[in-house]
Amino acid sequence: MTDLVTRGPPELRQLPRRAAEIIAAARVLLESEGRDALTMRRLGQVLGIRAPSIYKHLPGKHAVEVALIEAGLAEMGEASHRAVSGPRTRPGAAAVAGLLAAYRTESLARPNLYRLATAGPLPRGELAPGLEEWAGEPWFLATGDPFLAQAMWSFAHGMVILELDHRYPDGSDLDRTWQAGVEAFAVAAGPASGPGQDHPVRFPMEDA
Amino acid sequence: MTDLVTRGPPELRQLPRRAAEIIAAARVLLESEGRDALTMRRLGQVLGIRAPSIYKHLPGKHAVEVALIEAGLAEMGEASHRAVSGPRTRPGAAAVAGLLAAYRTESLARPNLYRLATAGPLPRGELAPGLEEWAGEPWFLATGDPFLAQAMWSFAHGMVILELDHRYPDGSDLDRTWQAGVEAFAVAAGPASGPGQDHPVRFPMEDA
DNA sequence: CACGCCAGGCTAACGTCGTTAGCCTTCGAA
DNA sequence: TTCGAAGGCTAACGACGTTAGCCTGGCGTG
Repeated sequence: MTDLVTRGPPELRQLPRRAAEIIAAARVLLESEGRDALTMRRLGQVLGIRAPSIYKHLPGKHAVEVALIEAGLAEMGEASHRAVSGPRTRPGAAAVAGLLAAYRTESLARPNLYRLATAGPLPRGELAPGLEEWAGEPWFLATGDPFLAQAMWSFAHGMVILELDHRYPDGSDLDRTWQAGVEAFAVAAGPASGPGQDHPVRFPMEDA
Repeated sequence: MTDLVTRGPPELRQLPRRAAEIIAAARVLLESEGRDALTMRRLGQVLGIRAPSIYKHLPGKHAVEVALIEAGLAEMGEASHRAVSGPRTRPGAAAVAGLLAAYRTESLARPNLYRLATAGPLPRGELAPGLEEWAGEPWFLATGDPFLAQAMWSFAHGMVILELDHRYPDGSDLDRTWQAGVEAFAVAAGPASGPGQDHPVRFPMEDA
């Protein structure tokens, strides 16, 4: 299990120079103006070319989205791995709290990319092999149980996506809602066994 | 609190006959062929008329979607209320388990309507007043705590939407994943029948 | 009965989208 | 010097939501 932690992320196939530039522009466009702004014509405009010219470098809009989804998964995976890769992190309440805090912070830092990467159908066959599994590993590392891991990830994704879509009533104290979820899953993941302590765990959401 | 249970759903404004027929056709189309099939031309075709004729009855596609979202929220709300409206249901593990089971069943029974109603931005101002809050009440009734209620709803929505989008690895045993979540929240909501304790009673989704 | 109104259909068309076909220019290698 | 490929371009297609404007049938009123 520990070897999972040290295994790096699967390498994303790298694109030709111009294609990579297009993806980079697409990301800026997506994050700054939202999903609806990500059109081929608008993307071309940002790059100083016309929409059909993009097809000289990429097979279509779908390919742009796949590349962005890969970037999103990779970055969320990196942050999650970082959160559970302390020197001797073990499954338990502390790991759960740390992972959930990191997941929330990272996803809210790139809301449109997160939504693109995690909402709607996943083009599994077109993703870098192993990427999806790698991005999911930290949840198992934090809980030590595959079902609790999936349940906790579902909670985290639900919280993030509902927040991004402004689904909570105005004025909701989402810090406290996260806290409630953290406590529920921390208890389920067993008592504190974070680095160096085996004592009542406080659940600090806001230190990440 | 009990009066909340017995209070019925807010009445949905009812549409003129032909408009209601259009919405009904839209629902069938959405559920049977998916979201992408819900176009004005396709909808007209199902009804035996041309797309522009729909505008004689409804102001646009947005209005169709709003009506469908209302229907989805109302049905999910009804099922959720039913799940927590036992003769003397009280917050606690049993209520939590029952509500989560009902939520899963009902949402998976109308996957496309559920997705339309709960993913993406909510046209709050255009919904029947009180509908959203009413649909959220059961979560508070099951937990007795507004934050735990929101957290648990987030978990349930995350599970459903990830399942609908085929986001779990093939072969995942989602029954067991649900079970893991149910246990975590059941514990958090207190033992099998959380007694009528001294909670400050606040509403679930609408607190300030 | 004759008239006019209007509900509820229709076609044509606009501007958007992703995408394809085909042309032209530039530039490096043979 | 020539040639081919890389990488731009315009024109255009079919789908989308939507608008403008026309037409027809039935009903209420004079």
